[in-house]
Amino acid sequence: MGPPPPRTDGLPMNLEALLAARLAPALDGADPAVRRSPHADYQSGAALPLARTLGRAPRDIAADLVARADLGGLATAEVSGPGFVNLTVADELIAAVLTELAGDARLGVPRVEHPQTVIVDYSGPNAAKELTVGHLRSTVIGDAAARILEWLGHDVVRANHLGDWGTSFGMLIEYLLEHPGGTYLDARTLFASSPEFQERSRLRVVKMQAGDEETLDLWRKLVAGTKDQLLTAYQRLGVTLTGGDFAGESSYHDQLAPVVAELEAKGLLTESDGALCAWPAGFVSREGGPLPLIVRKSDGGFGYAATDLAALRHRTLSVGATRLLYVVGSPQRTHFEMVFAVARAAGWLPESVSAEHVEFGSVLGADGKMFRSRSGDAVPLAALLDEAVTRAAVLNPDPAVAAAVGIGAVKYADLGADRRSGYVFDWDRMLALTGNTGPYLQYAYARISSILDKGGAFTAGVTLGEPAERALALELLAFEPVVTGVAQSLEFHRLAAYLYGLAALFNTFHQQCPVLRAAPGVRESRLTLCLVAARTLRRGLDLLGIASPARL
RNA sequence: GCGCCCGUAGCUCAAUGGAUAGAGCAUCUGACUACGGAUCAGAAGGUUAGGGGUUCGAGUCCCUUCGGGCGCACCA
Repeated sequence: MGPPPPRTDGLPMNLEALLAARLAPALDGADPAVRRSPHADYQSGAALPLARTLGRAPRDIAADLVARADLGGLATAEVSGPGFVNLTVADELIAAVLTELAGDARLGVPRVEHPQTVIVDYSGPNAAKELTVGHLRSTVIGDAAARILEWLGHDVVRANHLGDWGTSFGMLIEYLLEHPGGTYLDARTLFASSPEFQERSRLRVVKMQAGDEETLDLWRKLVAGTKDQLLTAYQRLGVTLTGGDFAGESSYHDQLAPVVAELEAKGLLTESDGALCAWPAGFVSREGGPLPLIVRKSDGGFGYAATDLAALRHRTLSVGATRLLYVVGSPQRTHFEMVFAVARAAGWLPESVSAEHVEFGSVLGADGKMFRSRSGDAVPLAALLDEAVTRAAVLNPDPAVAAAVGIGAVKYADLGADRRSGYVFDWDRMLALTGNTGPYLQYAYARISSILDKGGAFTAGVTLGEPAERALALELLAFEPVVTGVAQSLEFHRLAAYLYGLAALFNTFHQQCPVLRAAPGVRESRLTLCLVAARTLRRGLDLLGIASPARL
């Protein structure tokens, strides 16, 4: 037995917060700026920004900080470089916190004290069309957002803003009435070539929205069928959207007129070319004049701006949401900026509520352009997943494993890079067994699982000897700030990068430190490291919506 | 035309205004017949598109040139 473990005083089980708390009293309120560092375990960059305000040399300030801070034996500190304070954490502290972590089902990540009601608007396919690769990103990113916020204890409302009320739907219904058994693609082809059909489709939308029974009958059947198909696809994708999460455009239909009336009463609307428009400041049209947000079209119909405003108003005023997330592609940036601006002006979006456009770039083909099939059409998501599973089956023919690996690879590729940039869809890279990929992480998890199975029961407890043990332990303690940060920024690639780094450190540890055949004591300690590593990988992948099979 | 985003190693990508710009792939060297080798260790690879500026400090902020993507009134 080593010395008694240092007290962590009930502080969060992450060293960043612990060290910051210890440095803070010596900083008179300045940010301790504790970060991981390539030059030490952690660093404090507090002295550098203080140099100007205090008019002293940064290294002097840093030296002062080292002298004044009471680190209580938790870490040693020394001035380094231009004025950083390098912090080296005591092995006993790392061991103690990790042991504590092994007994904590939440891996040191507490539930938030003040849960928010967060609405995550994602997936939002058009009910008249098939789910395609174009919906992949919104669905996968939005689901990750819902998962991580929910796990942190927020009240998450998933909103699947189904396109079930617009032009394309009128087009499909009209076509089916004229050509029973026809397809959406046929309808679109005719729509593109026939002005007469376009007009009939437009009238069909009017009939539908006016409550025509024949039209609504068909509409209900179509939407019900589509919902079934979507739920099947979501289930296969491992997406948590359920039937209760559908909040299609049609559900806001009766709110559109009141929304427009309210905007008008507030003096926010002006008629222009027959359309009712809001004119939020700062938006410029092609001609250089102000750019309108059209809430009612010149033909009296409502566009998607009206629907978005109605949904937003409902979400803040009726549901009481305090954070609104719209997981929609980057091209709609201006649209959401305008909608948010108008909603603020209308009083539907108070300062206490945040509205965020969680934007993302496109999935690209090898040619760098929008990912499409050889024939130039959008790739159906089902076909994409089929291919993913088929390719993964080469690695392991077990259907459940192939599904987990193939679909996991697709999702990880989507979440592993900064969502704002597009990425090139590349089977070989996403299914690669090495590098920052889903299969690499799943393999690491399966290896650990195997060791834990063979290890049998043991009493958790950690003592650190080898550098690889220490490096792994230190990384395991950094889970909490990563999760907390990602819940705010929704930059899932940071969680992915953390998990990849963790898996790599585990593999190094695994290579250098025998577990099962280690001496008694050391064996239990290493099994504890394996246990926490396995749970962290599994939880992290789960937050991304990726399965972690125990065997591959 | 106006606006937004982007340009980092051969390729794909990282880097809250902070130290010597980091990974993976590919290339080259190695690893006790391996608790799962789908692994690990190491080498090599850079004028961060070009040019100015702000700052103690710039891949990051500002200006500008070039190159690419997207958006800009009744589709959603």
